[in-house]
Amino acid sequence: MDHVPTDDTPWTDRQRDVLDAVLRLLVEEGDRLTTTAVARAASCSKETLYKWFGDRTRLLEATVRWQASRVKVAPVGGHRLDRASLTARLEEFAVNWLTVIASDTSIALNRVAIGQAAKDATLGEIVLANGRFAMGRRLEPVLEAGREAGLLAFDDRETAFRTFFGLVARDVHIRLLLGEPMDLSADTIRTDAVRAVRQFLVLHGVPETGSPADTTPNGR
Amino acid sequence: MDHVPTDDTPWTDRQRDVLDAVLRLLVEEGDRLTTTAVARAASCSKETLYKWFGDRTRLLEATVRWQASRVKVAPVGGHRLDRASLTARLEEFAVNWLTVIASDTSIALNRVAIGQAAKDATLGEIVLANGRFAMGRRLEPVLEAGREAGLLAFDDRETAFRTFFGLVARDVHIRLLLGEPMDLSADTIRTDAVRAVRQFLVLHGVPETGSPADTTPNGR
DNA sequence: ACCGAACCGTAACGTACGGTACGGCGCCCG
DNA sequence: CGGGCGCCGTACCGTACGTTACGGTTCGGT
Repeated sequence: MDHVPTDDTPWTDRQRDVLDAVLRLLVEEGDRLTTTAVARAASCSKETLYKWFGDRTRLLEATVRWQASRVKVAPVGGHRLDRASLTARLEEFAVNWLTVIASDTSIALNRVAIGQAAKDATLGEIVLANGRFAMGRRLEPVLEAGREAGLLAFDDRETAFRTFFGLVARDVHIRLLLGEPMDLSADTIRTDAVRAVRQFLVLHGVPETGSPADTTPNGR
Repeated sequence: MDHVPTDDTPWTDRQRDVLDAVLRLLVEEGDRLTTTAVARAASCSKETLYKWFGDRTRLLEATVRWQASRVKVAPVGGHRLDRASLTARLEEFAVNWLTVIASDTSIALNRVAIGQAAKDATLGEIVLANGRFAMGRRLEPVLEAGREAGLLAFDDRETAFRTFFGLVARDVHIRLLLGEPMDLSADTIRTDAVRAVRQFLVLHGVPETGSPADTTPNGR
């Protein structure tokens, strides 16, 4: 009954085509998405759809997972960190994150997941695990390396990350999700990222010329 | 046909009862809400529902506006600001905001508005106008007063506000909307608010003992 | 060449829901 | 007291959609 694929060969090419079609329709029509529309867009029969994915909600789940599985960015090996490379790395993260949350795909998936969250948080969990928490897992090693290199100071890694998150995202995500058209050109994003990192370093950076003993973080 | 009420007498008591019922159902069942369920919960007939509110979407709009209309908090007159009262005021705002976005009602309304935003952003606009932007309108005078009292330094009022917003909300809103159960007890909120305000003052506060000429804001 | 499996296109079924119509009941006003 | 009006409860209608069923076609294996 369940054609749940193994981890190493998640889906066949044809099945991935279907998932891409779902993604496209999701972006275009939100959760208005009907199984009929999927079948038409993917040029496959509904019977096949149901054989492959079980039912509508599992089709959506598979789609979210499929999209998440290709956003995996470079796992960023830990070079030695100096002040400039740490700043660059943080800015890269900030740009990346803003770009992701501003993308049509991300917005569509977040909307669907949030719309369902009242009765079933499964999609929400998947989105969080591959969005917010994936970002945390990737950034926290960088913060830790920054601390060990004497460039950053913070008590709690997670709290420091959440501060960074807040400085980067601010009100952007919620405004986009609620449908406000925002200017998020590459330039705007770059500028915002630079500002966020500068602010973060004011709060958690160790001053360049200070005595090594003074590593008290600002504002906790 | 349209029974759009005037501003001074928005709805009759009976109609407000109906809107409250919608709100309750929205919290309990998300956007699964059916007109039949509303009629049953409010002990009124569907015919009356349609006569009063026109159709389902306008009923939802009226509900969002009705909820928004009672969240209006004290308009905070501008007493003279010293450092302690500014801090207290900012902390009050932060506590307030975190309490609002963590409430069942806010979460339910945001979810509905976001779920609809793909095809119709009307609800989203209303939610934004009465949430994020209402907060901005109320806080910015405080920031301005803080600047005039020589306690704060910032180039752009709006940017400073968004920084404050980010430091307060961080990832809380999106995690709640996506269905993650978070600990947001009064204590947690208080602690977070204090931290956010402390961080904001590091970025935009004017040091207590500094020379009056030094008003360069940190991190822009 | 033949068989069966997989799949496509489409039709069909059941249900849920938005919106409307109707009969009955209480209440205000003359 | 009587008539009209507003509202309740309920039945009803049309449609949209998830899900299933079925006939026809392609294709790999024997």
